[in-house]
Amino acid sequence: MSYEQATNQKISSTIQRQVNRAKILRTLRTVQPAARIDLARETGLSRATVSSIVDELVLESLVEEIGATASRGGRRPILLRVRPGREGRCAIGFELSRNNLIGIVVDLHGRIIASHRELLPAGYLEPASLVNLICEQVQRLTDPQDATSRGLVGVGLGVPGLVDPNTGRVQVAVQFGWQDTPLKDMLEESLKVPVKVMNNVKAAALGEVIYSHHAPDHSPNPRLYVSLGEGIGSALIIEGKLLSGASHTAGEFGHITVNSNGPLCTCGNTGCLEAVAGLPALVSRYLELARLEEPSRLTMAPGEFPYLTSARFLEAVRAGDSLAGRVVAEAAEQIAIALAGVINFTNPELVILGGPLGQVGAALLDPLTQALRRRALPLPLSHVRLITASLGANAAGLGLGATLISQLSEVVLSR
Amino acid sequence: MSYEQATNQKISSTIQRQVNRAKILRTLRTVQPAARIDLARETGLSRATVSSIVDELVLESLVEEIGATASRGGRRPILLRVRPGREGRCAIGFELSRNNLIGIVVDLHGRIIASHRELLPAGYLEPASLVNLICEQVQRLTDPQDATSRGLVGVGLGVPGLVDPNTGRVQVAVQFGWQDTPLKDMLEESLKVPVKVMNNVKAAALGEVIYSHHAPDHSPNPRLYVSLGEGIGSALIIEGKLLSGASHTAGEFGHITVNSNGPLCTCGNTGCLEAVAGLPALVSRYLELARLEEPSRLTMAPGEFPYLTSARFLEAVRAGDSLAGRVVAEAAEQIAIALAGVINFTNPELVILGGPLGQVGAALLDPLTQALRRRALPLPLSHVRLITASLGANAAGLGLGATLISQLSEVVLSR
DNA sequence: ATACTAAGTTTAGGTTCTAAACAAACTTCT
DNA sequence: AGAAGTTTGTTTAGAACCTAAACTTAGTAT
Repeated sequence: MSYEQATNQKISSTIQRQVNRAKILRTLRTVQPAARIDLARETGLSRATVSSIVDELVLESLVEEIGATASRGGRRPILLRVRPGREGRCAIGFELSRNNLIGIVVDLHGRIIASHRELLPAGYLEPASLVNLICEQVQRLTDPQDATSRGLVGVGLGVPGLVDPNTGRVQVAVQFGWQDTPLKDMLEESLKVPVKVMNNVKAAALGEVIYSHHAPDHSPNPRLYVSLGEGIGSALIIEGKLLSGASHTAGEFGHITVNSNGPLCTCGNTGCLEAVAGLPALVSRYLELARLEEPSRLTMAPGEFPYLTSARFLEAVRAGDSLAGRVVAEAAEQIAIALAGVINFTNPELVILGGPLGQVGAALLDPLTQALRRRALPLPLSHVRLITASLGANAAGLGLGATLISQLSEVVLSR
Repeated sequence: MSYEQATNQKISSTIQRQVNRAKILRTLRTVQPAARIDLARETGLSRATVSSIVDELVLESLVEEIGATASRGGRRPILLRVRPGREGRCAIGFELSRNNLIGIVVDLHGRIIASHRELLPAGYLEPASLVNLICEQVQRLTDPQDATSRGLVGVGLGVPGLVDPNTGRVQVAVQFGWQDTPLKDMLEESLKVPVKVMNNVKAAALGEVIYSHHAPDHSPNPRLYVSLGEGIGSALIIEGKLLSGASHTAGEFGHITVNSNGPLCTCGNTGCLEAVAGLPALVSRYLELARLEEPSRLTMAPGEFPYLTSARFLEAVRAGDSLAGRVVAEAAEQIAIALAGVINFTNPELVILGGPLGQVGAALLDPLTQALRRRALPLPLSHVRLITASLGANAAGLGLGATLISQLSEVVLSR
């Protein structure tokens, strides 16, 4: 049963009402705690309208009174806030990866109030099995015996693959062998709440951007998330919305050419960034150079070389292995070429480096920022804040959860 | 006197009304001619509401009845259309360049109903003089003796320089020596109509994109305009809106690195696209190669070389000069490197090539499309339509005019 | 106590919507 | 030709929702 049915809400309200509800909720989110009169002043609505809408919001468990505060010379104002924790409403964001299904419950303040990591059975995963798994988790996460959750706003799912975020169809997910699978529709039928399905990296980008709190959620300026790992991808967020693109592949950052005579890439082009700065390329490069280096200067025994994994390589970087550092610095130069181009072209206010390689710290950041200073135009570069991702494995779940929550305070004009 | 004052319009209407007005106008623009009942069916509004709003739109000279059409079994429907020509309302888009001020009057259908090219006096142009010039032109263009224009929707101005399109302040215009000049405010004070000031290349991009009619005006998918000339710039349009960027420099396409070891660029970086494929670079390259070539194979006499201009070079290209063609083909390869990156990254549905070099035809397009097939990812590339700009010197004026016109059927939620 | 002030609620009136009744202007059937 | 039915457009009655202003509540200041 949906929340509207469960609480006998009226389903439709006028556009006017929707806009004003959104205005009030949005304002309260940013200035809470605040009294009705504050909201009226802030939004320009009359006190009567604010009162009426706040009543509605309280009924829907979106807002609560937290008692009167000090008088300002007359009747004491009753402070309101967006209802936090399990007493309020919530959203759940899931991230599917090869072996795990991570679910994160986000309250109306955007805070994590529960989470769960489910190990996936080895072997082929049927879409229908995933739907069942998610339904189970939703049950478990929203309705524990000790508390009552007042209503699920929606459920999000991040999938490693090509997804049309509008229809929620997974067009291709190589890891699971799925093709044109209507996951959103399947989930909505089972869960009876709105469902959002999107690519997991893009969900992570949303999470990192929203929780960076570097600019208002709907800043018109682009914000870029770059994921550096085995592959190199990115996502561009403009006016708080992900750029999806004509074939839903926007953000392909790894296939920008950084050296037109460089090595052949899996995509057929030569000198793609991914071919020279993806982790496999860095590992190869490390091995190539290690043969010429004095073993004493390495943190790694030559015996390890045949089994060198990306993870082990990153460990060496963090341990201060000078050769690994050199390899990363080389990669940083290449990444800077592509990133400078994108910074010049999109003129972002924020760039977030994520993915395993994005998190190694100064070994990457120092040479990268230096190279950017040489390669990017001074004006756009001066408006960029370059930071490191901070949400780890929770990024995608948080991104989806927070997006669903913030949709409560948005109006969509149907056109 | 503003149009609202002149016609005793009421100034404010509710959000509800604005949304519905916009819906009806937008619908009529796409399905005209249409009767009230058609609009009601199309928009989902009641016939009563449609009637009431249409009455308003007729009063405002935005819509007109064009008589009854054949009966569909009962009373004959009265067809409506957006009011064309001078009987309807209009907008004017100006483009300022070094020597010219081009003004274009656009009617509600987006068609040119008048235009004027004014030669600018040599020497320094005061902002105030420009304002006067524009006011004169607006007078002349809107109120000729032979017809009455029913009201100017707004005026747009494209300026070669760095402009904040929100405030309409020209931050820098090197050609005119302006710095932080509030042109929009100055013009609005004089003209008493809404004014939009933006960069001229971006205005041209809007024009080319809107008049390409390749996708609905507000397609969510990116559309890219690239201007190839002395410099290389571009503009990205997403959901019908120009991407401006944090420092209003988004679209810098010429400073994408295409060859990290390439020649030094004016910006300080090495191997920028502009440094290898801007017209000055092509002219130099031509001269460099011409010395090694048999004169008989050239369309140009060696005596011309010292005076070779970009214009003459482009003429040679169009005349089929094989060496010039080779130089353009080389440039196309470099342009493709940058363009492939941007296509992969933004996943556009449309790429428009403009600027002098963008217009030379097959000499550029053939090698460019070939190189793109090698360098861009197949999926995003397959969604791109690559076309050539078609509006010439009118692009910026048309872009501004059409933008102002289409703002009549848009609602801006104030947030 | 009395006057003043501020916050929140109630009320009266204005817009704007929809559904339904009505009017206008046709076509079709007998 | 006249009656009946259709379709388009307008008018009307009622509902949703806004605002301004009056009113209530709950404080402070003197």
